[in-house]
Amino acid sequence: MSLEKHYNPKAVEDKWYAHWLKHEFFKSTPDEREPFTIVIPPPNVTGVLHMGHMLNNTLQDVLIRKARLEGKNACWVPGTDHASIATEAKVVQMLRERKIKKSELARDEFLNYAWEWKAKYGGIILQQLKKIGASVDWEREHFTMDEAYHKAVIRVFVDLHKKGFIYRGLRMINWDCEAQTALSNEEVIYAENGEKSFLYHFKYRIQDTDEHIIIATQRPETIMGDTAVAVNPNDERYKHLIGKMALVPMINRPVPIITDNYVEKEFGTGCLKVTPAHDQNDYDIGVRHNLPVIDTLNPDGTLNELCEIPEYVGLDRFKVRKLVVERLREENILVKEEDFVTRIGRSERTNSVIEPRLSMQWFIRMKEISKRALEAVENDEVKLHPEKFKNTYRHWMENVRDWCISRQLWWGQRIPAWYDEAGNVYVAETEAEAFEQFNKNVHRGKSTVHGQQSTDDRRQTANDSGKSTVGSGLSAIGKAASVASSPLSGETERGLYQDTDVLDTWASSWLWPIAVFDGFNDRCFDKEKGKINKAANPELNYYYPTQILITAPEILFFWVARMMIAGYEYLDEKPFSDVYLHGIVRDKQRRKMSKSLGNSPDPLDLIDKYGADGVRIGMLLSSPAGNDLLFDEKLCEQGRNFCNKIWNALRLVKGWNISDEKNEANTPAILWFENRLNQVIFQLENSYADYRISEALHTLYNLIWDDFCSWYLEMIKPAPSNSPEGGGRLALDSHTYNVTIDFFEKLMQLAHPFVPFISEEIWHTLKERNEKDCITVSRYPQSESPNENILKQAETAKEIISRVREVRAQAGISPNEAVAMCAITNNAAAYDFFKPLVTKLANLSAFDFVTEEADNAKTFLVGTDKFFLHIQTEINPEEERKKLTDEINYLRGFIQSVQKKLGNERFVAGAPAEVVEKEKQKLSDGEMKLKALEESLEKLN
RNA sequence: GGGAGCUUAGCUCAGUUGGUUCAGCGCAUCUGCCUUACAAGCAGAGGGUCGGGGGUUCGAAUCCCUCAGCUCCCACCA
Repeated sequence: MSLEKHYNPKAVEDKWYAHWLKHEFFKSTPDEREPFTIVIPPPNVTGVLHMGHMLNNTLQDVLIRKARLEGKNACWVPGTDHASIATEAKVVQMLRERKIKKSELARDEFLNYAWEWKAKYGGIILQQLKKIGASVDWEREHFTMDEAYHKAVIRVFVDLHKKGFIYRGLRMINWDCEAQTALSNEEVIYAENGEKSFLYHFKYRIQDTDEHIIIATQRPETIMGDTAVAVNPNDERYKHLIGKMALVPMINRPVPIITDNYVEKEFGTGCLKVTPAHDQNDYDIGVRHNLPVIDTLNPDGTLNELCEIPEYVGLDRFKVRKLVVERLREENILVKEEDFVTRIGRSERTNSVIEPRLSMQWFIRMKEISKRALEAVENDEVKLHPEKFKNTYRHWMENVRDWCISRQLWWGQRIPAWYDEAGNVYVAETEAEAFEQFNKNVHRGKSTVHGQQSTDDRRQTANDSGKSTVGSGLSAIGKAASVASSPLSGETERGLYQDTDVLDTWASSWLWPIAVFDGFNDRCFDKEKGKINKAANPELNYYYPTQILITAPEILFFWVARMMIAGYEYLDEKPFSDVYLHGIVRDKQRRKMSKSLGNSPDPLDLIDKYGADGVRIGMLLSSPAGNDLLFDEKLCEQGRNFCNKIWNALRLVKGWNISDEKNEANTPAILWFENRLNQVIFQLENSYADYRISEALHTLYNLIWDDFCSWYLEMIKPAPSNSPEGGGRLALDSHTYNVTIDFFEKLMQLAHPFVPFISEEIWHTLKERNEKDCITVSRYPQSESPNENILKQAETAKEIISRVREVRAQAGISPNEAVAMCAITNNAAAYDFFKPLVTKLANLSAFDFVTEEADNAKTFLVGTDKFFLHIQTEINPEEERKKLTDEINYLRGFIQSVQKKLGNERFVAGAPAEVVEKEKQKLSDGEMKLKALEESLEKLN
């Protein structure tokens, strides 16, 4: 057999992936075996494989392959997320290229284009997963907008509404005036150091007096929406004005001067103009003080008639700002204008300044429903790795806010709520059911808003008050909201109008671990109880709860916490037992990888260059759980080199002739490696148990490179002189050969989770095998407890060899030149076993035990035994003496400190017996060593 | 502003209940080698007193306090 000098990944990777698929090794169906299940964090359907995916999926593949090797029923469920925002943006972009405007399309038409886009470009990422070796069960692919999945999401909305967890309420949202849509917080970007702006100080006259109060604002155009002026209750400067009315400039609206702790005395003038319609904090103050809300802005960012100044109506807010400033300057109302750095938000897409805007949105009330999810992490029912995230998690869950689940988009699950002309709401899974509710309602002659019983209390008060407060302001807001979420724009033939909003993407992906096993189907979902009967669904029953979730900490709250909430709500059971949170992939300068920076390599390019296995190793070499991964292409190179090392070990072993001659010389090597292997298998298990994947890889890396290649193979390598015949190839006895093949197989099995491709290739090269006999479905090696004595002796042998090499290197003696060595020890028998190996690897011409110090030799100590190397170099007595003296001095200090410790009664009394014993041992070893060194020194003198 | 965490060789990081076989791995550096598995390699070496200071303890990188620097999450000043 002739093998290439370098491992060539391209020649094997696609071959084996296809082979694995052909034999359905990744396919899972419930059986009597123990399940090991992972659901993939579904990438956006728009996604293209990036380094974060590479890391995330490699980790999952490692664990799933490990479980498969252990004989568990490994099931890794793939799929994609419909990703409302991202996908809708892609579709809009596609339409733009075709010169079609979204605003000109009907909802259905737009959705047709969206599905067209999805069919054409969606899910590329899943195909890419094959390249990295991901062993997912392709028959289980899911999409969060599949028909069944869609049903599940709607069903959950209706159920939670019924249970009172879902309500409609007002919310300040980020409004993009240019795109005329609401944006999530993630889509709003803030300039790192803020933006330059001005802080204007304006005089507001106090009604019926000559006094005035000065407020500071950076948004003069909102003055017409003012409904109060607020000061801090402890601000002595303004105490006398509290309760009086101030007049809003230009329109002379009287507004109360109120106190609120939110106002900071030190900022600006200490007086705040309150505009509840256009600022979150102002809105909160408005709620606390029952203030009216006057929304003076149109959705496109121009002013409306509520601003009360006709010449401003229809003008852009920034134009109005200028006009207001000019006018108030002329009127001497502007008293100061100072530079100011503001943290203003801009739309990620249009770059237009975001306007806070009130609108009606759907919410999930979180406090109650999230309780068990909090407890689960607290009591380790669900373990987070690394544990530090427990704190973050607790903090978030204890201060959890209600979840706004409506989005002003078209792509996604449309909210199953219908409105009648009177504005009543009917929440139901289908329009027919909603219509039924509507009919009942009409017969009862009720005009209350159906479903409004779950509106939250604060807002309920505002709503019912009927006074000219925030409550009545709602009518104005209502108009605004109808633009933001326009519930009345989708009439149906029955006279009901479905809500036009869709659900937040997370409101579908939080059901992922349940929905991928069809957990909400009619057979197992009990509508009355709002619970899932697991027993009625064999798949769910078998696979749920899953074992581990692997994801990034960024979505701990968005997704992980919510999956737990859903799990407990519907199954009274956690969705997974462990959560492995890996870091973010960054570049060497710790910058996040991003397209715009251009610092993100394409994983497929890397695979092309270094092989999938090489890149997998590169990703995992430096990625302990929870830490960010500072990616460096060199790591992939290291991974590739490792694969090459394995490959060449194969070449070496397969290059030997096999002789039938018996050879006992290799027995010690075999025995040692057997035990070493057992030891490492044990260590690996510990690393896996704690999900220290990176540590496991390092352990394995060292086992293969150092122990197997550098030591074991060198130990058994036939010496050139022993091979007179065989066409130049060296001969190995068949027993050693077979054992070595066996070792190699085991090593490949240990390595398989990390390097699936090369391990499979080698598995089939080591032996002739049936095509179904693949390493992928083989059984992981079992470990027996290692013989510590043998391991210890081997370590001593290795140390001697290293010391000989060191002395050689220092003296400039070639490794090819055999040298003689003798040693003084009181336990020569302990060397019997490994003596031949030392002789071979240290290239000794002789290795004898003596009782007298040798003359003219290089000396070194291993333990308390003394070794003499006879080399043909001048021994410099001066140098030797210095070396010995240094060592002696160090040792004396060491002995002294140990003696001091042992002389300390409190230590002897206080420390555990074994620690004291250890110290005593150290002392006696040290003393013996000292004695040996002193003898050598004496001899030299 | 609230919360969490980090600071160990040039770089990235280990160091699990405090005990000089814990001061380590890998990369990088230096030295010598193209030794018929591998130069994508082999053999060997140097390098830190564990951010600063204080304390607890017989004993601290490991516990406590404090100062300094950095990171992340949440909320955000008109």
